[in-house]
Amino acid sequence: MPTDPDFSLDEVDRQILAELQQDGRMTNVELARRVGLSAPPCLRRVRRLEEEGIIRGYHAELDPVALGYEITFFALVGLESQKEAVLSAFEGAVKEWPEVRECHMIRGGGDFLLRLVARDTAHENALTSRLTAAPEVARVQTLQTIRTAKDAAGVPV
Amino acid sequence: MPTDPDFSLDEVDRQILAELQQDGRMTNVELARRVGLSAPPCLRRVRRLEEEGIIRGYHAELDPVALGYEITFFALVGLESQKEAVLSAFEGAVKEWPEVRECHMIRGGGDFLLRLVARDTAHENALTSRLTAAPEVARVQTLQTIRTAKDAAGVPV
DNA sequence: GCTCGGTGCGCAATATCATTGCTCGACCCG
DNA sequence: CGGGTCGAGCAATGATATTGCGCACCGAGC
Repeated sequence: MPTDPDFSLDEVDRQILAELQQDGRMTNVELARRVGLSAPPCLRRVRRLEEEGIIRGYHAELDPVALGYEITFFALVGLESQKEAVLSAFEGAVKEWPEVRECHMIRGGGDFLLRLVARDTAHENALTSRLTAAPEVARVQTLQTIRTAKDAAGVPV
Repeated sequence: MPTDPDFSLDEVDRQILAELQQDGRMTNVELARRVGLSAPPCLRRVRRLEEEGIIRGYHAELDPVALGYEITFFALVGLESQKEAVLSAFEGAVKEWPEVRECHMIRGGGDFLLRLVARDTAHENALTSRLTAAPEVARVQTLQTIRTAKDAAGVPV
């Protein structure tokens, strides 16, 4: 079990998680200062959180536009079958597409919600067509993102 | 201008971005080694990428379940009006809800796609009810996440 | 009331890292 | 061919991460 629904998180742990979720590159010295600990026990707590899988990793957040991805959109994809083999095949296929950033199965059936990025509208259309043309895909509804009011990673702490 | 659709990114820059997107806490020494630079110029490039807003920040990725959030779901929300004041009011309201992690306006009209987290199904139901009861909300369709095949943050580099 | 573990903190020392100033070579333009 | 710019590497310094150790606190059992 990578993660226990364990209650081994005290107030200091939660504060550490909140700080690192907001700024994952904070130095341990600064983190320790903020949570009111000295550096060594603070670092030991961070290591423990990492080892227990509560902290899964650290990531730089990049600007999609600067990297040439002007468009973020979602796609609701319905498959023709709900057989596990078909579902897995679809997941495996889109996992290989770099433009597909997230793939969530929803409602237990043959439906998926995908988040994708595209360089421009032509690229977006190509991706949508590629989805529609994929085997077993019955319908595709794209949800174009116009503007994003909130985009907080992770969870409240 | 926070971000230029600038072509000032060479191959080394892209490699730096890819590495930091994957492991945002990598030491500069290690990063330099991987991209084939010595530490100082590597650090200077990272600083430049940060200052130009191409790197927006760094975040720890936390395990929602370990923090008591068993459920992630999406909600398609339709408003009764497309007036800008109504849209903004809705955005402003859900921005204050900690369980709402993302809020995207879609299709330019009165529709939003939200990503939410909930502690359990009761909590999820309460959130859905709260959405439905919000002013100007015409309809709410929840998309429960059954399983996630891919969840890559950011963009391909 | 007292002792025995167990747990978790702070201190101090050392290895590692980040950061700065400087020099040097490659390249471009006149 | 000479001045200018850009970016890399080297070396030195300050800051940080990391480890080992001793001490205080807390609960259980006698």
